[in-house]
Formats: sequence, C-alpha cells, structure tokens
Amino acid sequence: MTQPTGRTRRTSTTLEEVAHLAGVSRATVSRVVNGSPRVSPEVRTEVQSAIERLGYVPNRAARSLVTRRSDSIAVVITEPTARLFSDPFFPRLLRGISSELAARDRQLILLMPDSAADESRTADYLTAGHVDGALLVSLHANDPLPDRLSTAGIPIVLVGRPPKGIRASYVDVDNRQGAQSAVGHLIAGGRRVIATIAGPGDMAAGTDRLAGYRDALAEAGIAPDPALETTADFTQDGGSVAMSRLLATRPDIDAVFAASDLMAVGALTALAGTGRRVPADVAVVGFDDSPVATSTTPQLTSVRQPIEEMGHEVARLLIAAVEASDPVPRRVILATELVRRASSAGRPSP
Amino acid sequence: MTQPTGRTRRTSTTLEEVAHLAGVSRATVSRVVNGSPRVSPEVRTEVQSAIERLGYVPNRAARSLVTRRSDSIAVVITEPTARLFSDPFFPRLLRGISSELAARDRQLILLMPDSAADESRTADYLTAGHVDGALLVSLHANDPLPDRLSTAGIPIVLVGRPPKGIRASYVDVDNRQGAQSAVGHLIAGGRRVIATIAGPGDMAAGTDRLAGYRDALAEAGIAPDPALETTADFTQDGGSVAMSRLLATRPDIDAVFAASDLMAVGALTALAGTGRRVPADVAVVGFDDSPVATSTTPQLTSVRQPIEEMGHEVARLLIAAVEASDPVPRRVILATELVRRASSAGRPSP
DNA sequence: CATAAGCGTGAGAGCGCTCTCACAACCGGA
DNA sequence: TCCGGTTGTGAGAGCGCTCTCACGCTTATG
Repeated sequence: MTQPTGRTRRTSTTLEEVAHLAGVSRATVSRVVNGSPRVSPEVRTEVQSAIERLGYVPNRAARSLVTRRSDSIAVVITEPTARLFSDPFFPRLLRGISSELAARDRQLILLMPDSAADESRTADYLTAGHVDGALLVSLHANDPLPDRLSTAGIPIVLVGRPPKGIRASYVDVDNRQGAQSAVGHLIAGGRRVIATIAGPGDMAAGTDRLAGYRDALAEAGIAPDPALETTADFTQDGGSVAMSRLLATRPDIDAVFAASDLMAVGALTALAGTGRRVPADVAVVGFDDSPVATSTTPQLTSVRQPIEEMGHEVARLLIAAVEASDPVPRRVILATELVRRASSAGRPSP
Repeated sequence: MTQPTGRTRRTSTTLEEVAHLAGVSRATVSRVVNGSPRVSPEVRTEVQSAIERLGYVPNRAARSLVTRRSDSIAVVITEPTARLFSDPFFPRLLRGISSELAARDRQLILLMPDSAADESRTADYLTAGHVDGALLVSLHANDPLPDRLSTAGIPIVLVGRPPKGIRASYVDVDNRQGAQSAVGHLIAGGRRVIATIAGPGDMAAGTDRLAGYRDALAEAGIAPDPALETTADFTQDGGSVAMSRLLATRPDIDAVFAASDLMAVGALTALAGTGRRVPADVAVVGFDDSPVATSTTPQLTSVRQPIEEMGHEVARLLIAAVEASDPVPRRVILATELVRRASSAGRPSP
C-alpha cells in the first residue's frame, strides 16, 4: 500500500480492515454494525471483537453518501437579540434537544441566523439536503422558512404553536392552562381587580396566555374589562411601561398577571415607583419561572414550563417524521406548574 | 436511467450534470466550484451559469469522503446546569461562534454532555474524526478532554483561560484589568473599605478577577486585608451567603466588588437584609453586565465583556489551526468595559 | 528551428460505505 | 428421493466528489 504524499493523515480503520481481521466480507461487517438480524451469532461475536480490537468507527461521510441521510438535525433559532440573551429558555431547550439527539446518535447542527441575508442563506443550506430535518425554534409570523422547507420535502417540527396558516408538527406547553391556573391562584388569594400584561398578539404564547387569563376570570364570574388588559413585548422595559399604563386608567388594580417573568420584573419596578407594596397592595405573577424570578424582592410567583422535556419531545417527533416520511402533523402539549412565591401571597384580610 | 424502487427520493443535481450542461468535464466544474485559478475565464463563466441554472449545491458527504475534512466544528459546552441556565453568556457566545462559522461555510455541531457517561461519549465522538476541530467552552479543572483531543490530533481552542497544565490556544477577556477598573472606580468614588466576593479558586475567571481587585488596591496604596476577601460559586445564593460572612467580620465595609452579577445580586439581598442602603452605605459592582444588572434596584454597575467578539475570535483561531495544522498555541485577550450605574454612585461626602 | 516550460483540460481511480443479487448450505414436505 | 424455501454469506456496483496524471496546445529560450 503506497503512502500518499503530503501532510500526515490520521488514517482511521475501515470496514475492510475489520472484515479482514474477522475473516469475513465487508458486507457482513456492515450487517453487524447496522444490527441486521441475518448474521449468525458466532460470526457476530467474532466481528464485534474485531471491531473492538481495532477501535473501528464507521465513517459518517461514506455512509451518508450512499444512504442519502446525514443523520444530522438542524436547530434553527431565529430570535431577536434581546430575548435570546435574557431568556434562559434557549439554553434549556437546547440541552433537552441535545440529550435526545445524542441518545439517538444524531448530530445537532445549530443555526442562528442574525440578519435577513443570513436567514436566506440558512434556507438555502437547509434545502440543500445537508440535514435530515429541522427544528424551528422561535418562529415569527410570516416567516417563509416553514413553507420553503415543506416544499423542499424537509421534515420540520416547531417549538411552540405556530402562527396561523402553518401546518406542521409542533410541541408546546399548555400556555392557556398555565395562565388560567396563575390567575385562578390570584383569585383564590382574594384578588378581584386583576390586570394582565399580555405578550405580543402575533405570538401564540401571547394570545394563549391572554385566553387563559380570561378563562380564569370567566370561571370566577368576574366580568372582563378591556382597561385591565394590555400588551407588551416580553421585555422588562415593556412590562414596566405597560404597568404604568394600566395604573393610569385603573389605579384600583390589586393584582397583575404578566405573561413573562421579565415583564413581571418591569411591573414590579413600575409598582414600586408609585409607592405600591407587593404583595400587600398588588399581587404579581409571572410566567416562565426563569432564574430572575428568585432574584427579585419579593420573589416572583411564576408558571414553570417543562422546557427540557419540550426539547426531548420535539427531537423525538422530528426523528419519527424523518424515519417514517409520514406527513401527518402531530402536536404535543405539555403541562405547566404554578410555583408559588412571595409576590402573590394572599392578602391578610380578603 | 432506471428509477430505483422504494420511497421518493429528492435526487439533487450532481457535478456530472453540471459538467454535461456546460460541455466540460467533472474535473473542470470541480475546479470552478473550489475556486482553482487554473480555469480560463470563458469556461468559468460558462460553468457558473450552468451551476446557477441547475441550482447545483455540492454534496458535502461526497466531498468529505475524499478530502477527509468534514468542514464542521464542534462546540462543546460542559457546564453545570445552574450557570448554564442563568447566565446569558452561553447564548451570546454561541451567536458569535455561529456567525463566524456560517460566514466561513462551516457547520456548527453542538455538544452538551450532561453526565459523565455523556462526556465519555462526547470524547469518543470527537476523536472519531467527525469534526475538524473543537471549541471547548467551559472547562473545569482536570477535564481529560483537552488532552484526549490533542493526543488524537484534533485541533482545539478554549474559551477562557484554561486551568494550569493545559497547553492550548484560547481566547479570554481581560478579567484582571476589568476587575481592576471596577475597583479603581470604587476607590475614585471615595470608598476605602472595599471587599470582594471572588469566584472559585479553581477557575481562571475567579483568580484573575481577584488579582485585579488586589492590583487596584495596591495602586491606591490601600493595604490588602484577608478579612475583606471571600469566595463563592458565581451563583446568587453563594453571593448572598458570602456577603453576610463579610459583614459579620467587617461591618464597616463601604463597597463590594463581586466577580459576577449574580453574586452581586445576592450581595444586594444580603445588604438589604441588614438594613444597609446601596449605594449610600455600601457601593456594589458586579461583573458580566448581564441583563440582571438592569433589573435590580438600584441598577448594578458592572464590567461588560465582549462575548460575541470572543465567539468570533475563537472560531477564527480554530479554523486557522485546522487549515494550517500549525500546533503553535496562541492566545487572544479582549478588553472589557466598565458600565457605571446607580449601585456604585460616589458617596455624597467622601 | 528544436526544445523546454508552462497552461488549461479531461480521463480515471478511488475515498468507505450500503445494498442488491447470487449462491451455497441446509431444511422440511410431498 | 427430489424440490421449493429459507438462511447466512460474499461479490461487486456505485453513491458524488477530488485529485493525480497525462495530454495537447501555446509561449519563451538557446
């Protein structure tokens, strides 16, 4: 065997070498590696020990070339800077996805386009067939990506309920139920003038949580009041401004449900600015149960989401879609849990 | 051409087809695609238009098989859960790395091992040659990964100065200088009894920031006092406990420099618990300039790190190492910037 | 004018794997 | 006993690409 010229190359062991050592053909080694049942037990163990002895690892590129699968999954995070950097949602989700993919022996290819040009390049990349499927993390309305990918035949699964008009599998937490339990908790604590700072109207998490808020009021027989509902952009500053706006029209508010912890923090700031005490004068509940919820004074009651579990679920769904090439969209909704802390303690005298 | 049986397959265009359309050989198309200079201008444009017309995209697997490069880079994040989820460092870093890799047409393969078994599997994966190099993000002391990879000939670059004994390229921020400027700012504000809550002694960021603290005191001619130095684990609770410990021995403290914003938040809580006012009685400065710095009352003065830039730099360094197969370790140190906010306002009467 | 030296291009091998097909060995039923 | 079926294994093609080598042509050099 002639040694090629040029720089050192780590020549890793090949199927051929394993086959030779085990005294069988390449095909048989391939069968063992891929778990085909059509191999006699004796030959199987013989091959396995050869693999062990040589430290053989299949060459992904070669396999990929013939199978036309890459065994890799793209995770696309298209999110404006602000939230991406302040919300622990993304690392937690990635962790969940990562552990599921690792367990299934898939590569996680991360794409974080941060400009329009980038997004178009991302779409090109994905449709070029370099990945078996894609997980789309935080879709904004009118994002052309889902359509482009569906057209190209690339399986996708979305994290969070997609904007209207997009037909695709997704995994979401039960935002509506979570919000309802949060507001129900406020009502149970004796609050009656309950405002909400909802999320953007073009995001499912925004509208669903608002719906849950209304559900809880309806269930308690409290009439809804548009003056108690406002929206913000999930950020702290937005929450602060929204709270001030609410207080200006309804100074008698005794509780507020914010659709994110960050907005709840903003609300706390605004409330403190008007001299109101939390929870004595106004109770506050957030959503997400992010770390910031325990760094405020008082600590924030919040709705916890099973984020890692979302990651697992979304990865599982995508792998199933890739393997089945089964176009029936599925959705998985995960339950939330209310975490009670000081910011929503019931009022002493109801 | 016979159509293979089985499910639909998206057959993408190949070099062969482009070559045929352009009336040249595969080799020439390959030259054009890879930017070889040995192609006449006429042929080049002819080929390019054929590529355009067919929407040709090279098959990575096939290329990889022959070049023995994967054009993909692993990013390994080995970090205990707590910090990963509360610290926006990671998403920001990933963004920086991602944009650099995308620009250089490399895939970002994300690995987040979350158990010992996982870590061993990660090492196996990396040494199997599936990636051209690896970026190791938050190395703990005694991590065997750098050594294993170096031995296997996989180029690595570290984020943050590595623990002693590891010889590898890395990118870090100037922790020492950053800490020094923070403490210098406290001194300039008239503070004299300045404590520090340092990070863990086995992390470079911990020891470097402590050194910067001492530098600033020395420069101002203030004698160091062991009773004013304590360490914590970069978490909020740790910071709170540490602050209480400091106050117990030195109730006359008039300023504290915490080596992370989270610890600074903990310190704020502990200070409030003893009735001390910030900044009137005690000034507080953090490190990281994370979003939490603006959600506290008062807002936190902090040392900002160019995290995205770190991501860019570290990716650049790794690609250079891969291409040059040049084993000379390099290090790049990036400057920090002090962001002044209310928590460290100078005292009215010095 | 002969020879050398470039330059642009094509032919063809081969990267490591999977998968189809052929085939030998063995089985049980008529 | 013969034959169709099953089972385990091997031979060999070929996935799409790069890269070496050879070749014909043009241009400088002695």
